Formats: sequence, structure tokens, C-alpha cells
Amino acid sequence: MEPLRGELLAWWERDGRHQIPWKLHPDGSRPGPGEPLAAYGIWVAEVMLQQTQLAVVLPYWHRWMAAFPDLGALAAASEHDVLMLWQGLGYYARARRLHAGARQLVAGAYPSGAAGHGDPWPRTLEGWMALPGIGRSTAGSILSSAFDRPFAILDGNVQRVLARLVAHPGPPKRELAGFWRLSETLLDPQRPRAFNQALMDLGAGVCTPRQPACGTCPWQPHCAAYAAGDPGRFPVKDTPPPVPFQVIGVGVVSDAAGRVLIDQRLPEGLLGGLWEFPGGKQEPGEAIEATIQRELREELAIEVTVGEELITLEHAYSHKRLRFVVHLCRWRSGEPQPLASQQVRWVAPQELSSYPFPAANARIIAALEARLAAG
DNA sequence: CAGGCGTGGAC
DNA sequence: TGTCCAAGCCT
Repeated sequence: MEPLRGELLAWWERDGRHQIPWKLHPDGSRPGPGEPLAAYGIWVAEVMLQQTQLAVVLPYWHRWMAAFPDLGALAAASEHDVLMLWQGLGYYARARRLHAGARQLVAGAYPSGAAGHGDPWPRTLEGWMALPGIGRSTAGSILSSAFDRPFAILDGNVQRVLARLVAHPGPPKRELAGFWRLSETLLDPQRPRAFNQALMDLGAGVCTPRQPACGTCPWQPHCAAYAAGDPGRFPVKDTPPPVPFQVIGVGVVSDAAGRVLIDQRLPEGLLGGLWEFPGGKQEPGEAIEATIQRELREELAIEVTVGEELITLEHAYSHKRLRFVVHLCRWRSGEPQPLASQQVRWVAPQELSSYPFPAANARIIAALEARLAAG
């Protein structure tokens, strides 16, 4: 075990990522073994990093820390402001859970394990996992990063590295318990922060999903997949389920004053809590104009005249693909009702930037602005 | 426990 | 171009 740890850590000292801002002291210096780091920024970062690459997270993390510099600021923030800062990052339940977790921590409503004396941060796996949106891997990552405590991690990078190390014959999802044991066995109890970060950096930069750079890998002499001659074959993947495709009719409804109608989605589920232009699924054999009229009648209780097309765009979610066919509409009658949303609102086009929208709607807004600018 | 849950980078 | 998939969690 010691040789593997030493070789990985030696590689990491030379080639690891050492400029990650939340893993440094405020003055930019690296923490020594056992030295604590500020837990708040690490907690925020680890949640942002769930299923999201480091380069994507960095600008979001900096904006978030400027807006909500500490736990109290986040707990006191509105959900609207929280979603504004998360807009475009995806998996929006993470933002709502981070917000709820901040309020739990401020209220002291978490299990034992914190240091006490005004320090709200848990020191145990159970303490962190009691917070919404924190599972075992994120909890282990936070505890090792912030406090240099010996807790293992098992994200996608680590699963891939370990699956190759032992040439595991099946999908890791089916044998997670064994992978957790392996991650715990390998973990360097003297330097858990550095070891976990090294393992992730190895997966992100060397032991990559495609064309791994085995020539520079510190574990190449120990790697069963390399010995088998085909490291790219691991980890073995499950066949992904088919992704459904749907056409969505969307109305950008204007009133006589030039305001447009938007609604806030329900608090849970897909894009929960974000704002959007109203619309819905096209039914078989239905013209898209009829879809838009029907959906606005069913979900908002309004009657509109469907005008020209503004834009058609395709958007892929993790579990479905949609084509949005967006038409400009004129409001005719009916006070808009939030029959399938939290609330509806008439807003001037220049006010749209103060609402959190999902990525597909941001493209619709860009098209609308271009149309308005063109007259 | 299999499926819901976003977005953009990389090739 | 399409396809894969990333520092997972929740139900």
C-alpha cells in the first residue's frame, strides 16, 4: 500500500492541480498537513462540483463567494438571489439544498459532531450527510479538504481509476461497496487531503475516460487494465436507456404595453423554481400553433393569437431531448392564472435579466432581444 | 433501486 | 455533426 500512496503523492506534487482557490489559504499559500481550511467555500465548491467539471465551476464559485461571502449571508439570502447565482450551472436542486443547508446550520439543527463554540461545521460523516444534497462522497471530500480528516471519496474519477487499477469486469455502479472499501484501503491516513486530491487529479488529467495517458501514470506498474493491454475498456459501462424526444410549443405573449408573460416553475422537479416562457408538449397530429393556444389556455387560462415564429431550438437534458418551437403571441383575454406554476408575471423585456432562466430560455430571450432591436 | 435531474466541454 | 460524460444525490 505504501508504494502506491508514495508514487501517487510524488506525481501529484509535481503535476497536480495546486491553484484551486478554495484549497488555498486566503493569501494564496498551500495548507500544511492537518491545517484546516475555511469550510464554507469548500462546501459550496463541492456541491457545485457534483457532476460538473472544475473549469465550469470556477467562475460560478467566484461570483457566489462575492455575493454570499459566508454562511450567514447565504442563510439570509432569498431563493430568488440564490437561483440567480446558480443560473446556467444546471441541477438546480443543488442550489435549493445548499440554501436549505445553510439555514439548518445557522439554526443549529444538525446532529452532533461540530467543534462547538460557534463553529457550525460538522466533523463527522453523519453530520455532513444530514445536510440536504450531501452524500457520502461529497461529505468525505469536504472533511478531507477542509480538515484533512481521513475520509474516502468515490466520485466518477475515482471509480474510473480504481476500475482500471483492478480491471473490474462489471459496471462499478453494481459493486459500489467494494469500490468504497478499495478507496478507504488506499487512502493515506497521514495525508488524506493530498491523497484524495491526487486521486481526483489523476482521474481528471491522466486516467481520462478516453485515451488515458498511461505513459505518465504513476500507477502504471500496478494497473491491471494496463497490463491487460486495453485500459480504455474500463470501467465497463451499462447500456444507457433510450432518450425520449418531444416537441414543445412555447409562446412569447405580449400585451398592448409591450410587456411579456413569464411564469415561475413549480418548486420541485425539472428546473424547479426557475422562470420560463409558458408552453407545453405537442400532441400527435397537432399543429404547433394549436399546441401553444391549448397550453396557454390550460396552464394560464388566457386566450392568445399565435403569430410568427421567433426561433426554433433543440436542447438536450440528461434524460430527454426537446425541440422548442417558439412563436410570438398577442394576448387577447383572461387574467393569467398560475394553474401549473408558482406564479405568473407581466414584465418589460429589459427586466428579463433580473429573473433566473434555464439555458434554453436564455436563448429565447436573446432571440427576442435581437427581434426587438431590429424593430 | 432505477430513474429523475442540466449544462457545456471534448473529440 | 453526434456522443459521451463530468468532483452525485434523492426517491
